[in-house]
Amino acid sequence: MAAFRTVDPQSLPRHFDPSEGEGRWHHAWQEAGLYHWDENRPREETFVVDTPPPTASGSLHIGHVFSYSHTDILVRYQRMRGRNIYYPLGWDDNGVPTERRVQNLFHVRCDPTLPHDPELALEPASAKVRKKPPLVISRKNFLDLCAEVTAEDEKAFLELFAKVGLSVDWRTEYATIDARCRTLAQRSFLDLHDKGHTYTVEAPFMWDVDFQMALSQADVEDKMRPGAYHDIEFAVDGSDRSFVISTTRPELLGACVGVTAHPDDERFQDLFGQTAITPLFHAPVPIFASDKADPEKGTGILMVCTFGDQTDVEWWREQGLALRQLLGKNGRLRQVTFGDDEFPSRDADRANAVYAEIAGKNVEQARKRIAELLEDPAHSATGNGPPLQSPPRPIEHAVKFYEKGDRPLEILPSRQWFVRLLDKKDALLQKGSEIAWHPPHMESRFRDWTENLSLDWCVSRQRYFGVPIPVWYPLDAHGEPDYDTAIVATPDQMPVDPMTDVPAGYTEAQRNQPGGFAGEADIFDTWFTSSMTPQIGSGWVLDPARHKKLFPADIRPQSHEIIRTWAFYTIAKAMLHEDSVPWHHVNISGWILDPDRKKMSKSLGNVVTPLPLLEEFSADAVRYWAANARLGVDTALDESVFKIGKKLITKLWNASKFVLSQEGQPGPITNELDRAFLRELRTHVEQATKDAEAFDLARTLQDTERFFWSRFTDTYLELAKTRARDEGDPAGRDSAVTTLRFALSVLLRMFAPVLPYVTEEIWSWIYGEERGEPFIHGAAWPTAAEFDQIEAPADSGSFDLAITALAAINKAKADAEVSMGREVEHLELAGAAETMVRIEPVLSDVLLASRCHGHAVTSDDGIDVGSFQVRDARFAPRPDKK
RNA sequence: GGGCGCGUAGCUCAGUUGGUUAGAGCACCUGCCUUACAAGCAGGAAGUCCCCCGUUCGAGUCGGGGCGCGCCCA
Repeated sequence: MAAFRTVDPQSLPRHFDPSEGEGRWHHAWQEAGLYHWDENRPREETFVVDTPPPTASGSLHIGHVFSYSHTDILVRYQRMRGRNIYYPLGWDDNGVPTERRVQNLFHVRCDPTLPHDPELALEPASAKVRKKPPLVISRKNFLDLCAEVTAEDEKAFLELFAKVGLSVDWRTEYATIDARCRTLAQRSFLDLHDKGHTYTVEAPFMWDVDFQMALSQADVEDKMRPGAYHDIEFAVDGSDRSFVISTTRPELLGACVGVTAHPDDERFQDLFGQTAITPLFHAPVPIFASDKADPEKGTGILMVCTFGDQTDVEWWREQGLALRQLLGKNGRLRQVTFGDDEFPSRDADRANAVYAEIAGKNVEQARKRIAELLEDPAHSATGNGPPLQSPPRPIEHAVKFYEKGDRPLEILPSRQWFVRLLDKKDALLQKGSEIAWHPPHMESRFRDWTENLSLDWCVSRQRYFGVPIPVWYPLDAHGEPDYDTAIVATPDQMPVDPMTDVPAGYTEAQRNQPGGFAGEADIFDTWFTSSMTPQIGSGWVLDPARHKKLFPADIRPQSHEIIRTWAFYTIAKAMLHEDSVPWHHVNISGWILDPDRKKMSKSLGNVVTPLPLLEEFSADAVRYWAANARLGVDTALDESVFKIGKKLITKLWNASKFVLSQEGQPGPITNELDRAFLRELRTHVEQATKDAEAFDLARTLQDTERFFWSRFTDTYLELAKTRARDEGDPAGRDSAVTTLRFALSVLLRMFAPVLPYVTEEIWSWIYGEERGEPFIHGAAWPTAAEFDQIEAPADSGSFDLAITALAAINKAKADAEVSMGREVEHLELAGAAETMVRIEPVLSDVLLASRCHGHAVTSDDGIDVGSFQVRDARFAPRPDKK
């Protein structure tokens, strides 16, 4: 048999050079099409990933690299298991973040009523331009700028992902704003509409006054903000009786449409059914009982406004109260007149005089002024003195904000499109339970969110950059739209923009004309499109054959804070469209916290960007760091882990250099030590594979690393290295070299998903050709079957025993403060009689490894079974330095 | 206020159905240039497993209560 081909260690670089190797291998893998999904292979062999499309605006932070690495490690493992991988990558460029960047970068605002200017060419705004008011441009011009900005960001993101070594099939690249995704989102709407899951209604809804758009429950978060209770006296109509309400929203006094207290509250029994008169505006409003009023809160009796909060909306509906909308969509108080049917008043002149002071003001300004006016006894409804009973009492309370907004949300009536979900909670929960969540407790986040959902999904947004809602409305003879007979675009029209495209049966000339039609100006919520990422990959209605092969996906990787949005909506869509789960598994990555365990955020200024880390420590080392974190566990950023990764890479490099430079021939593995070692390796392969199959790649890595370091380089390799060079024992040498090379090939493959570059580099020296597997990432993950030809050791504990004996001799050397390489002239190895019998088959390797030239063995049953004592060690003199 | 998670060596973290003396790496201390590797090797020191109560022959692990931290939601 031919001798092993070997490497010349002198000709190899001292270390792996990632700055050169990463780019080289990236290109080699691309050229070989290693990441390509093969559409001809059957579904059972396929592993489909539903990759998160990152928001392509701004910059990535280290948390992205962390979670995308987790996915890639899993994917590379599955690829080595022989699966046909579908691993796409897209960009979520819809929505507010992009619009904001464009507005800031070019200092522009969008006005959809303006005509398109094809000549418009803008540069990023200079400081001088920024001092002027923003340039107002058409919708199409605005969208062009959005596309321009996202394209640049996507390029930078893509380069970073390539550097990290993500093994995505780059042919699949998509953007949620591209024509295909727009079509799919609009087809989704059509399907939901046909199935009766959508509706449009004008209703009070959460509204951001800066963005001037409606929001869904998932977009909203509570923030603690200072506020103040204002105690204000109301009169009771036709009575001397009065009462004091407590409110944090005095500026809405003019929008008061009722007063309520708890039905069991003794203090107010006489008031229910009476009419109250508000101060300042002298408006008559009904007093009613409601068990939603909390007797403990404030004074126990409160005013109902249209609309101060969500409970006001409920009272308004249940009691059939009047609608007095004071606040405009821009967040300022509208011009209204008291004394008419909409805003009744017992003293219209005074009311209008007061209102004139606050009309046009924003909420904060109005609140301040109203508080001042309430101190004037002239405005009292009772004649008892100032309506404000005492100076406002400051409190800290939760206020609802749009997650990207700076001012509190208001509740305003507006027309919106909804997807009906509240009637499907049980079915959604059922779907959630059919999915395997990793770690399992993350399912409870989905469950909690779904159970507590209180609003249908508002899918319309008053924005520009996004997928248009594909509907038109017929206009009646007065030019008023009929929302109940919305015209939905047909599939052949999609992607459609109802603001420029025309519905069937109409002409452009009829746009916005009585008897004609009007296009829907709103776009979809970003999640409406990104909740379809599995269908975007599969093609869904656009490619049913492909869809069948790629849907449902196998795995959805994502982080935990968007379980309530991305995971939730994706599950909802798959259920509504096809009564299916969107994927079989969800992998939840934890978060990267800063070293003080604080969440990274721009406002705290503690965001860490990945590029410097990748350059300092290499992609492999960064991936090693990511791979060490278990799923779902938040991890503090600790650079020492990168260093450990770097050490591991160097160790792999050096050990491989040694192993692959040993000369010998493929031979039968005859030696007891070799067999015992390989038996351990086999056990490790089985366990590590079991963990990987359970998505616990972190454990696979940790155990493989431990095995590599403490069972291979520090021990087996040391024990076998002298024999591997022993020309006087060809059989023993071939057994050792064959074992070393086989073991290294197994370990390299087990590290390959985590450390793709250095393992590929090493693989290419010898193994690629020798094994006929040119790339390690196309090679087979090791299995127990590969060990079947290797005979079992006579004693499964003999490897362990050899290590123990070597350690005992090493300790003697350490105690004597001599080097591990010091020759030993003679020593006595003592152990229990049973131990000494068992050590015999591997003793020669132990003595060779410890450079022991003379020895005696002693049975001493006073020593614990399995351990050794080294006695009378005599070391050779230290050789002269050359 | 509710849900979920976390609390183990100075630091970052393992610790599987309860089972000898609780582990790793980093940092620290002592040696050692040894024919793959000083980005290394050998040896060493270091813990009230957050606290209390309980179940058990036995608790880091299970149950109850409390404290602290994080995220999500009211």
